[in-house]
Amino acid sequence: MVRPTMEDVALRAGVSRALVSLVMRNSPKVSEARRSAVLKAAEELGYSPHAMARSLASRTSTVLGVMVSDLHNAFFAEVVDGIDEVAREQGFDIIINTGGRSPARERRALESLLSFRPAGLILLSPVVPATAISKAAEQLPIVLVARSSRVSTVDTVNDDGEQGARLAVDHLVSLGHKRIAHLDGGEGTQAGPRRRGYVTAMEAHGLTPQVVPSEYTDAAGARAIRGLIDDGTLPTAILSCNDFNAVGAISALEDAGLRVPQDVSVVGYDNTSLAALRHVSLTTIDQPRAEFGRLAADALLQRVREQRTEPVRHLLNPSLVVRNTTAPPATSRRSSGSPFPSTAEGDSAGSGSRTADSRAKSQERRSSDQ
Amino acid sequence: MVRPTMEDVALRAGVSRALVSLVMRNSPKVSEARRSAVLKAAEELGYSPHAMARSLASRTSTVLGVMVSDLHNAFFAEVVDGIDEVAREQGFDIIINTGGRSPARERRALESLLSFRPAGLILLSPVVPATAISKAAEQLPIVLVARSSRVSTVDTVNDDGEQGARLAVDHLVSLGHKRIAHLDGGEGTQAGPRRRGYVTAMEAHGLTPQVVPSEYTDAAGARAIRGLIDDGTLPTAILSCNDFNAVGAISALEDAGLRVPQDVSVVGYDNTSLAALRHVSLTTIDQPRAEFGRLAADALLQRVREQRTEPVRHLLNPSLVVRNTTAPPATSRRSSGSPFPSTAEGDSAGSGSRTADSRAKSQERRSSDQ
DNA sequence: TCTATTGGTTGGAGCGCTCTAATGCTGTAG
DNA sequence: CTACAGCATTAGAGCGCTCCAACCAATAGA
Repeated sequence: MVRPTMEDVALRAGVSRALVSLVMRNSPKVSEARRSAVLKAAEELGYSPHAMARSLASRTSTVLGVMVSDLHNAFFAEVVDGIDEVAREQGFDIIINTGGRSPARERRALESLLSFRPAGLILLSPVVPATAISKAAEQLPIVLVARSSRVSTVDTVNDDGEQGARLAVDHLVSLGHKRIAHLDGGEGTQAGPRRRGYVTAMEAHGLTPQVVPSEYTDAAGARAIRGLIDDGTLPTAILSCNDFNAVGAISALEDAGLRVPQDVSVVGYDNTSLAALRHVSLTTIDQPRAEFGRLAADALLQRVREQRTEPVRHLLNPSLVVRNTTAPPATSRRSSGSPFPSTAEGDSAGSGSRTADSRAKSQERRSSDQ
Repeated sequence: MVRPTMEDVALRAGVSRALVSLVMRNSPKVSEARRSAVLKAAEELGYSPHAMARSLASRTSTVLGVMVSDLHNAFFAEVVDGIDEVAREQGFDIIINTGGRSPARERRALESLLSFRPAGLILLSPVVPATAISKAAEQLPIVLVARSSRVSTVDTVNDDGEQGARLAVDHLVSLGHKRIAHLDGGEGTQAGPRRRGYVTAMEAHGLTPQVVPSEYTDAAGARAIRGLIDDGTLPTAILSCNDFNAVGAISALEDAGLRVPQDVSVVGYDNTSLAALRHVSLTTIDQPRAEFGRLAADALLQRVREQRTEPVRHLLNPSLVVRNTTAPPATSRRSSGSPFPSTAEGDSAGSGSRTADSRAKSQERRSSDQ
């Protein structure tokens, strides 16, 4: 249970501790003979450098801290993949901590990450107050992903939520929809731009926006739909604030005997793996997640190594992925809803024909039902 | 960009560095006057202790390392929740790293975690070779979750995969199924027990096991089903190695024009959030995930604090969650498949009637189709 | 009054490493 | 033969902290 130290290696190789240190950081100013002797000794002892002692002594760190606001959301896993890729290329390690979407727990996670004095921090969709972030930014470089900031010491990587919402609205309008509601993400990060984009796009088309309060969850989506049905204000198309919300909305619609997409079209946001499942086959807005991670890591490393000080604001273009939850609206004559579901396919792998198929079935059943 | 040190706090509070140290570790042997003076100074300077220096000096660590083999899988998120809960209670922090299911990357993640000299390590379903694990176990306590080990220095927390598979088979048999295939998890961790449990249970019922090679993925499940259809060996029920595999299997079945559960019943394994979605509503085997995490953290902390040396082997009982992908098999007369899908509901929240509904529809459509 | 005792406080060594400046050693030029 | 590079190597200080032993009142016991 006790790891060998540099001293042990030095002793065994018959050199000084400093020389071992040079070899470990593969300095060029070491003779081949000594280098191999040291390497051999290290190997025999199973020595590997103590990262903390190293970083303490060098007053630098080769660690990037990553705070994932919600481990349950696969969205972040792909961002982490992108971060990891770049970090590894550049010889940095990452350590992750999670806040479980609770500000208190997230704050703790932040403290914990900070206590390791990493070279920098990447926060994925943090929910802590902005002040906590700018306070941390006084101590080390910070990059925010999926959350914006005006602080000049922090960089941000976001998708253009306004544009994403606009893509969705344009798609629905081109299918012939006029009444399109937005299930709003409320306080959720990025909910603002999406809502703005939706409103702007609706108005650009000369349509009346209908913003329905909701949240980034399955249950909230279902609840919002039930509310609309009860109010008698259900439109022909729904733009959800994210995929989870959309799936909840679809469930509630179908529970109410409505067909998706024949009676109501639904568009999600995020293109999570959930949306791609054939079973769900959700039309949605895709964000380049791994690219988020890569850009975030790049931005951070630029601050760390090149001492950049001007803030970077990446705003990536989202794209529309058409699957099987959107179709032209039913005409006013009830029995003859549009017979052809959308079959355009926006992503290469994944969603097959199953859902379209089952929708066709559900349509038939309904017409025989009433 | 420079954090204050203990020295700074001591200076400002007019005490020695050692006293500040005592206050930071809230030692009882400090007078109230001094304590509050130090706390005030620390507050004013925005001081927080340097975890690495602390652990270097004390030769102990209050950090638990967690290696998550796959961040994309929400299964692990819940285990981490459990770990975090216990760790936090006991004053430990956790740092996470991920291996992305690649042995090479996982090895690197392990090295990285090790370089922080944490008090112990919890590995969630690791894919590195056993030798790598036992080597690491010489340096610090290790707990394995969802992977077994014979090494006496490592503890393990698993579900009883044999029992889980047996529950699934019993359920299917009780519905009247006789031909039940198992889509096998191959090399995947825990695939062995599940396969054994399946085979044993089948034989106990006097039935012939049919083990089909597959993997823990969506795509693999679909592929396996297509193979069975091509061979003409498709049974009336499928027990998948996990939920992802099951969802892939369902897609492939429905692509082939078969109805779930009327033509074929499908049971998953893991009860992921995916399974609970109304859209999917998968009958599956639930594992107490948060409990896995809690037990793992407990076991680790026992080794760390109480110097326990005898290995602990937790084997938790899984449970069956019946949703809407299982039903009695169709009788031989093709047109009159069992008309009633299972409606038993194993979990309180979540899956509603939508899926059962759409299955009913799909059945109708099929009878009118051919 | 003197010695123990106790509770509070402090100096200093040291954790495993890096980094600077200094050292020893060769080889070449003056 | 001395001088001086130029290179490989090393001693030693120090990173921010903990921990031990020593210290210093202030009180208690004799």
